[in-house]
Amino acid sequence: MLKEAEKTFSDFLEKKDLKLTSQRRTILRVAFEAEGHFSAEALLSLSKKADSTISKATVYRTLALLKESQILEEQDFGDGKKVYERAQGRKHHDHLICIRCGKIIEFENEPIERLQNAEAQKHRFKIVYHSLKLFGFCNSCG
Amino acid sequence: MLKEAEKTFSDFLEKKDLKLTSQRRTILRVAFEAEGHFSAEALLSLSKKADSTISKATVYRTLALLKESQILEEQDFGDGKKVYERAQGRKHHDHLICIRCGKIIEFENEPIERLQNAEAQKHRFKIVYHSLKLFGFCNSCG
DNA sequence: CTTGATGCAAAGTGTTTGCAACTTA
DNA sequence: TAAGTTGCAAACACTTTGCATCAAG
Repeated sequence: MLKEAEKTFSDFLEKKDLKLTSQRRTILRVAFEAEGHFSAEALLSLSKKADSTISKATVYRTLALLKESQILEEQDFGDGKKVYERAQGRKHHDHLICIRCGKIIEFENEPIERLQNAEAQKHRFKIVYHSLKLFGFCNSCG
Repeated sequence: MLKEAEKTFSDFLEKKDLKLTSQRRTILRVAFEAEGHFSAEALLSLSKKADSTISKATVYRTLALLKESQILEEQDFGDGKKVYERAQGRKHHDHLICIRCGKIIEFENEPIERLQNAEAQKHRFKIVYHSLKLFGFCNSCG
C-alpha cells in the first residue's frame, strides 16, 4: 500500500520535474501510518516526530502535491477545518458526520452514484468528482 | 418573501431576547435583494451602500444569526470561501459546480434524497441536513 | 434604564509566500 | 552544478473578539 503510493508519488514528481526529497518521503509515510482523517497540523506534529526539522511550510507544500497526485483526498466536514484521508487504493466513499460527537461513518452507495450521473447528464455536465455528506446524529447521539 | 423572512427573523430574535436593530434589518433586506450566492465581503459592501456605518463585525455577527434562524444557508463550493444563499421559502436543492468557469447549477432530486435516507437508516443515523456537490465541467466548458 | 448591539481596531485561525541556504538529480 | 526545496518568519485572507459607546425594548 505504502510502496504503491511511493511509486505513484515518485512517478508524479518525476513527470513534473520535481524532486523526491527526504522530507517528502517522510511526510508520505507518516500520512499513510495515520489512521482515518487527519489535519495538516496533526500531520505536521507526526512528521516532526520522525524528522524534527520538518516545517509547517513543507507539510503544506507536500500536502498540495499529495492531493494533486490523488494519493490523498481533502475533506471538509463542516467545521471549516480541512482534513485529509488516504485515497489511493481505496474505493470512493461518502460520509455520515455526527454533529454532536464528530464521529465519521463511511459508506458506499452505487445507486446514488448512478442517479448523480443521470442528473449530471440532464444538464450536459461532466462530473469529475463529487462530495456527499450527510450531517446528523449517530446511533449513540441520536 | 422578504416580509416572511423579516417575520421569521424578528420571531427568532425575540425568542432569544435579542434585539432587532436597524443594522440587522438592513442586512437582511440586502441579503434578500442579492441574487444567488454571495460572500460575507459582498454582503458587507452592499450593506454599506444602504447604511455606510455598518461594519464588518456586524455583518459577520448578523450572518451567524441568519444562518441559525435558517433564513440563509452557508455553502462552500470547494474554493475554501464561504458563500451564502437564501434558504427560507426555497426548496432544498443541491449543486453542480463547474471547476473551470465557476458556474453553479442547482438541482432537486428526490430519488437521491430517498436513497440517502435509506443509507442513513442502515447506520441508525438521523440526518439533520446534507450537502451534495457534483464538481466537473459544465456544458460550455466540457 | 437595563441589557444587548455596534464600530473600531486588534487578535485569531489556518494557510501561503519571499528569501537565503541547501539538496537532489 | 543547475534547478528545485527547505526552514524561517513575515504576510495573508478571513473571521472573531474586547471594549467603550450607543440604542432597543
